[in-house]
Amino acid sequence: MQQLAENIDENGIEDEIQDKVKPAGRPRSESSRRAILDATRRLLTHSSVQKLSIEAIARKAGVGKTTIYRWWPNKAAVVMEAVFSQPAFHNVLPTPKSAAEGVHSQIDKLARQLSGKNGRTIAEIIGEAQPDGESLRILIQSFLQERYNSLSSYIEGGKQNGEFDPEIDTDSAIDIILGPLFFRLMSGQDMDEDFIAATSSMTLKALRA
Amino acid sequence: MQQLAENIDENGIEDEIQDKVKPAGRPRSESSRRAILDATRRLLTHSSVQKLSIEAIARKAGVGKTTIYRWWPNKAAVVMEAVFSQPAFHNVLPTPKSAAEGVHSQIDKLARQLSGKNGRTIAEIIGEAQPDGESLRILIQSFLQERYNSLSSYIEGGKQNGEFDPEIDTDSAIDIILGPLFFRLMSGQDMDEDFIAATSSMTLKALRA
Amino acid sequence: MQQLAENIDENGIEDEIQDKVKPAGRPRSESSRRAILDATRRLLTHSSVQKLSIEAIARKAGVGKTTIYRWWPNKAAVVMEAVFSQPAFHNVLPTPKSAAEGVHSQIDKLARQLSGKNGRTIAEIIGEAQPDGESLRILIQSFLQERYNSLSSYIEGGKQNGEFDPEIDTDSAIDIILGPLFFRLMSGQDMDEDFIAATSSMTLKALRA
Amino acid sequence: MQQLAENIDENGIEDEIQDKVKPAGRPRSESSRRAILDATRRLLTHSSVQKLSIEAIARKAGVGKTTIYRWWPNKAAVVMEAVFSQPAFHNVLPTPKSAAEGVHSQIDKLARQLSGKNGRTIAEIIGEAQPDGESLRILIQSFLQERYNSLSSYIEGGKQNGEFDPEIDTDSAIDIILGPLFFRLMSGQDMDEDFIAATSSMTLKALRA
DNA sequence: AGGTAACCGAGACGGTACGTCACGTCTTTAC
DNA sequence: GTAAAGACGTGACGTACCGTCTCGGTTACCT
Repeated sequence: MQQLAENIDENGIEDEIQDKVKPAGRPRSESSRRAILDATRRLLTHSSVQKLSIEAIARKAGVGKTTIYRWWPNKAAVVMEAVFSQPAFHNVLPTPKSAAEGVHSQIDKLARQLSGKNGRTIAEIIGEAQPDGESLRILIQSFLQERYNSLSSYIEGGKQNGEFDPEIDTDSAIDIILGPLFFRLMSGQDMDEDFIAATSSMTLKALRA
Repeated sequence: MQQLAENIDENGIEDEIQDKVKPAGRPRSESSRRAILDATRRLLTHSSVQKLSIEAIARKAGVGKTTIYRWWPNKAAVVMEAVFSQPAFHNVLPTPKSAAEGVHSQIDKLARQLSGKNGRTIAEIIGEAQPDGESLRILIQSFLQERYNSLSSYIEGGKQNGEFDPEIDTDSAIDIILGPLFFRLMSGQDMDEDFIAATSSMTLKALRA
Repeated sequence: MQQLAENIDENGIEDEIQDKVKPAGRPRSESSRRAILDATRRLLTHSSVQKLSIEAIARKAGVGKTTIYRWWPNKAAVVMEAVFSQPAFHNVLPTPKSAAEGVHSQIDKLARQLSGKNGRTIAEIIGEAQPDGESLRILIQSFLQERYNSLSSYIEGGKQNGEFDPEIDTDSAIDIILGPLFFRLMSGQDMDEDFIAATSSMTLKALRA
Repeated sequence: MQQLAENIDENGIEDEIQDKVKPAGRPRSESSRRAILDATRRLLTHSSVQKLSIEAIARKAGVGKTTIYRWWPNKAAVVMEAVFSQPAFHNVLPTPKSAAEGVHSQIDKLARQLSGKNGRTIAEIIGEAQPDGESLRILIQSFLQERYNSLSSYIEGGKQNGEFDPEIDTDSAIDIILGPLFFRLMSGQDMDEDFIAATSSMTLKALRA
């Protein structure tokens, strides 16, 4: 995930802090990096994460296997960067008029990100990460952190301005909000408009004061 | 899953309906079947479903690989039967005094079944099934069918006797009930008492009239 | 080298001693074995032992790499069996009229075996075995044992019947006989008729009484 | 081998003839050169030529791989220079009192050079060169040229002064002399005192008039 | 009682992918 | 221009399992 972060930040703070010493040696090939991620995305449209092999990525990208292993520890890491570095996963939402609207728009946005082929891929990544607690937590956290933060602030706001029941526990509220979406995702059901609407409204009713 | 069904039913209707033509030839070895499931359970305590191999099961069970492939289509099927044929997964609960109590006891029971090593294994099975929509749906349905049915009747009952809001959609209610549990499971977090209590109470508050 | 021995003996003693218990399981595929050795021989005509890869043999033979590794420990063993199981390496010579003729015919036969592509391949095998003392000795011995034995008996005979100097040490005599041939081989020079004649006559002169 | 020659000559004629145009840019680093050869020698004491890798040499010598490739065409060339530039391989011998003594001292010296770890390394170099006729001939010739020359003059002398049979072919005689030594070397047997004595005396007996 | 058909264990088979290693080349910065 | 550093595409390594196959041998039913 550092790659992802690096990528996003690439015109950020670094420009100012110029103490970065460029190391000797041939620099990492940006074109290979892109070729790998592109190939991964391309292959994932016709294949599952499970069947996707590092060898196939290397072959398709015209790249040595070593180059992949040099920069990513395993298949999951490559796939994650390939998927999450897409623009649709930048999680910027307009400032909402109310806490309820904020929560709703988060549910809506997330549901859309989890639908379609991308959603299936994410489900597979989460699935493959199950055996390894450590990487599972990293994956969940890195994918959900932003959502957690903004949901958390909406809920806190709602509790203060009287929209939501001040008694509810924020963390549990988030579980109630996200749970149904992921349950739907991991149980292989479509994430259609009706479902989004129903869940959103039920959940909000549960939070309401 | 047929195997599972067969297993559970094994002293059931078949005794009466004797039109079953017993085929010629050596019958299936019950001892091999048990050895395979035992070996699978044994191996799963020290290994993930992913790393578990048919070869290892065969080796440990002292059985030919062919014997496994003859009776189960793949690793997932063996693991599922090994896990779900355990007594803890028979889902019999006492008749509840109220709808709320019924829902609560279902949440409680399921949460306990999903905790510990068994829970991790189930998470891994669900994880591995992600790429294959068909088997995913079979898995989810066969595991959850009973829960769906009883939850469904409790909710309907609750809506009629005034415990629950008659406006709520039963299916969505079930999503709200099960979602947080599976979310917790698949995100690698502990399914502890506190969590069960918090979720249970929040969910019930959401259903209440 | 057992393979080689087994191969040669295959219509030997076994017919009589029938206590051989056929092991369970699918028997070794004779056709694969042949395909592997054929492919190896075929590839060696266009390539050096060094450049020959197990993968190429497997590919050419239409065989899994595992099948090769199951029966031979390494490339050298495959190549050795491929080369030495050829009819030209069966070392049967007519009974000589004199010790000198016996020695001469051995030199002649060996020189012919070491000439041409086969000779180069043997030189490469010996070359590759240099780092590993153990396998080097096995190789040398298994290739030269027969020559040693017959040369040894010729020399002993010659010493007794007055053809050769009775003072000479048999082992040293063999070194003097074989040394020049292998020196020529390993130094990359042709093993032509003139060389054979010259060496043969010089060596015999050295042995003569 | 040019490097070897260069090395030996390095305080030779060049000092006087100053028409050499010193090229622009940074001159070749003598310390790198020495570090490479030292590292090679060091590594060879614990490893075979085959297992020795350019990467390992570069690592151990604290040198870029490119620097090695710039000055030597391949591993064999580096190893050869590393081995042959050692003092033990300067082939200066006192003027002998007789042809026989000259031949004997050459056999003795060579046998000593080919014994021990150095001998094994040379055997491995010769072994590795087998597939490539060209480099094989260069190697053999450059290593043996001096021996050839001096042996050749001793034999010619012996033939003239009556020590040796004037009928013998000089080249064949050299094969008879060197063959057994290299045969012993390449067949992995020790080059002990007894062997040297036996071979030397037998060979001389063969040459004697 | 014998025949026969399906089962069983063992284990070899052609494959695919793994993750690693070294190759020889290329592309940087530093001297 | 040479050097150290180190990334690059390539290709082989030896291993692990896959799912299939082919053996000899077993077991229980059906003549």
